[in-house]
Amino acid sequence: MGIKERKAREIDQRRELILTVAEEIINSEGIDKLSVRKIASKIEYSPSLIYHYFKDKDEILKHLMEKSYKKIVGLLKSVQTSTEDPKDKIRKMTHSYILLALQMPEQYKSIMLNSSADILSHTSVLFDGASTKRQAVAILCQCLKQIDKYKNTDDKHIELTAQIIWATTFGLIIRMIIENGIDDTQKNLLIQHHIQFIEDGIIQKKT
Amino acid sequence: MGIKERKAREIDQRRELILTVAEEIINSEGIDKLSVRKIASKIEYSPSLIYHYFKDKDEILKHLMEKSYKKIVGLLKSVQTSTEDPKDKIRKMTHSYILLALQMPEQYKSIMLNSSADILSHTSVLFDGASTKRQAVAILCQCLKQIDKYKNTDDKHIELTAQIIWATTFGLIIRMIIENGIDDTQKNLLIQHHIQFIEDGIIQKKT
Amino acid sequence: MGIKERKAREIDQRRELILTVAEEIINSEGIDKLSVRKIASKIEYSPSLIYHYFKDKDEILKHLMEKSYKKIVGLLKSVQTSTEDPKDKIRKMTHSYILLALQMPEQYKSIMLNSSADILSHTSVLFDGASTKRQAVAILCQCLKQIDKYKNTDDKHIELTAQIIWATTFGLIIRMIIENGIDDTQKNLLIQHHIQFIEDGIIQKKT
Amino acid sequence: MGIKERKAREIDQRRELILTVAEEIINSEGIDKLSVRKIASKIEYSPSLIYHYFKDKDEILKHLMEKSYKKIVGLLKSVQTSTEDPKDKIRKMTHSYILLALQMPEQYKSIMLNSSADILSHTSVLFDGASTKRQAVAILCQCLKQIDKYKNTDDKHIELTAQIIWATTFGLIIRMIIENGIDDTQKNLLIQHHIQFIEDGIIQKKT
DNA sequence: CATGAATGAGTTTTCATTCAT
DNA sequence: AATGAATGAAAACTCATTCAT
Repeated sequence: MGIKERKAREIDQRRELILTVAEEIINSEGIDKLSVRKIASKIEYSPSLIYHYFKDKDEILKHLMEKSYKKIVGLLKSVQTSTEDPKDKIRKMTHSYILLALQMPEQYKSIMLNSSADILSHTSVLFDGASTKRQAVAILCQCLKQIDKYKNTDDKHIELTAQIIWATTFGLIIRMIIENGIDDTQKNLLIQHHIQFIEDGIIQKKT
Repeated sequence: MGIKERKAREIDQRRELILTVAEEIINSEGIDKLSVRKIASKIEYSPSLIYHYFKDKDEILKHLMEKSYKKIVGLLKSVQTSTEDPKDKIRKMTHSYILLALQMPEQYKSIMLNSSADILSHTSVLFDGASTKRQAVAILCQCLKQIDKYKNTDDKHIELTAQIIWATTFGLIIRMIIENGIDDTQKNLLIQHHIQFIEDGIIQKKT
Repeated sequence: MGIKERKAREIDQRRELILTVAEEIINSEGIDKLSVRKIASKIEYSPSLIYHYFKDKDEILKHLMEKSYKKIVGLLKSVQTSTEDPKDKIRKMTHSYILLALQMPEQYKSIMLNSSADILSHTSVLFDGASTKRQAVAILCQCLKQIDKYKNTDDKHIELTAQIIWATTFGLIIRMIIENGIDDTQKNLLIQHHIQFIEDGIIQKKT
Repeated sequence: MGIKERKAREIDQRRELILTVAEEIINSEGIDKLSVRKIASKIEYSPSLIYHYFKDKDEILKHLMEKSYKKIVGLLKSVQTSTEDPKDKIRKMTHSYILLALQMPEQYKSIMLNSSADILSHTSVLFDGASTKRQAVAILCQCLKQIDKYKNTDDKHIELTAQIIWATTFGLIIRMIIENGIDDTQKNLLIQHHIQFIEDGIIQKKT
């Protein structure tokens, strides 16, 4: 049975290769310049071969998105348990999240700026009720609830706060990606400042 | 010489018409559905005529971006003089800016998410020194400076604050555009909340 | 205005040329071997040019079918008024119809063997009620009704008779086309025989 | 040698399986949707395996046609011996033949409308001399000869009559297949009518 | 025996662009 | 000034076929 396994692995490797190459193209030319031909010519095979491994271009895109999506969602999970103090938690999570996102800029962009219904069903966070349907917002809400000032705040308000934190952090990340070439010290200053801003917003909150 | 002038004016009008139509297409179908043919058919001329007025599609795009950019920057100017209180000014400017941006979603996206050097030379705001080179940041800085708490804050700090305000506002706008279908009340709540957040961040600020 | 007209004529000529070439291909290779590329290469132009004159392949096909259809329907009309005696009329019409059909074999085939709903909506004759909806059947029915033996025959019966005359004549034509290479004397014998057969069938009829 | 024989039988079984599956595809999707891939996926083997059993697609087609041809000719044989009265025989044979043909519409069409020389060498019936070379015509001629009225008719005349019977029956079948959706009562009426027509033609015959 | 890998030719279609008129 | 003709390159995809294993 070793043969079958090896074959299976080889197939997976091929698929992986195709996805990797596709990612590279997206990273260098943008997602709408991705074409089956380009993938093929980059791996130096004929375009038709691609169809051995993927049903069609959409399937490639789907895998690509899934892969990226998992990576991005994974970001949050990887930092969430480090500390107890809720404010600290938000601070640290946000910080880590930004840094990780910046390490996979094109993927972050292609997922988070994607407006296909499919992707949005995972990535949208601004709708009423996101605190129960989106992990990221949920986690933020949990933290906020543990902060004294929010004890008596109603859930909707907390949700909105979480949404704003998320959306604004997203904004900073996207701009840092797009305005590429910002040096690291400036980046760090911006990140520090943004986190400080969030903190101030949170502490201040009364209602 | 009157004839020459008239001709020149007519040419300008044509160019303007082409750009306007292109804008319409972008706003209704997105920038990557823009094609020379579509423009031509919309002005009811042949595609080839377009090439009398623009060297190629890229040139159209370039002009388009410039135009949109001016429009977007114009947004800020159009609201800036309504009030005296600096905090109020920031609040109102931000509010108006968001509303105006939401009225031209595709254009806003195509400019503000564009990463060509050409466009970025107008739209980047996160670099060190943006307060002197970018109107938007400059205006924000001016306002911040007038706020008591910022009297003794150094310029770099103020610039960073302005940059964060800008980038986060940008984030909220982009998400509201991308996650399309958010209803107006939810949009308004988010906007209110965001503005409140900025205010809290500003007031809180102690150096 | 002479220029416009000339241009218009030239366009029509081009369209006509494309259609003619398409017909040739169909005639020599069959309808499902027809491709835009083939048309293009036969007129020695690039495939894209075809799209100047026709929206897509379907439009070409549609024109082709329409053209042939009109020709075929025209066949009947061109013979229908030669004589008064109804039996004679059927005899002569059938004869002429067969001869004319044999002069445009591939077109006859592509229309009469076409099973697209669009075409069938013109060419189907076997349904209940065809005598009011299809000219060919209608004419045959009219003739039959004038024959003494059919005076007291109900309409449905007459319709069926007409349908059989039509369907069997169709069968003979198609086979003569498909079994190509039958010499003219044999063809004539077959046609004579078929017509005789119809006549015998009609005369015999009692019920 | 037992092994060799078994092998040979197995090979034949495979070939048979492939042909059967191909037939199924033709009957459900039409002959020009038949593809090697489809056959392969239906027998759950890889496309390449097909090439162990057949040189290429054309060979499959050739075998297929032959098989179908035999089936169609078989149709006639299967009914020919049921009765003694020649008129009755023609009536019954024609009836059964039509019904059987309608049960394999796509196959019938692909054989009987096929104009490749190869197929035609089996299916053509209109040539002078068909009564000795084509079973179907031969059988019809035999029957006709047994009918009193044809006792003194020369062979050529009888052949022509048989050819017309065959060709017109073919016409009715093809039209019933092509104009699909004709309901069963209408179909039966048409068939009855056609058979009656033949009978009338035959009885009438004097010469 | 059986298969996956690989290809090349073909399919329709869209588009930016050039050029002669 | 304006246009139709014309093209070449690119897009996604399908299919029959070959070959090494």
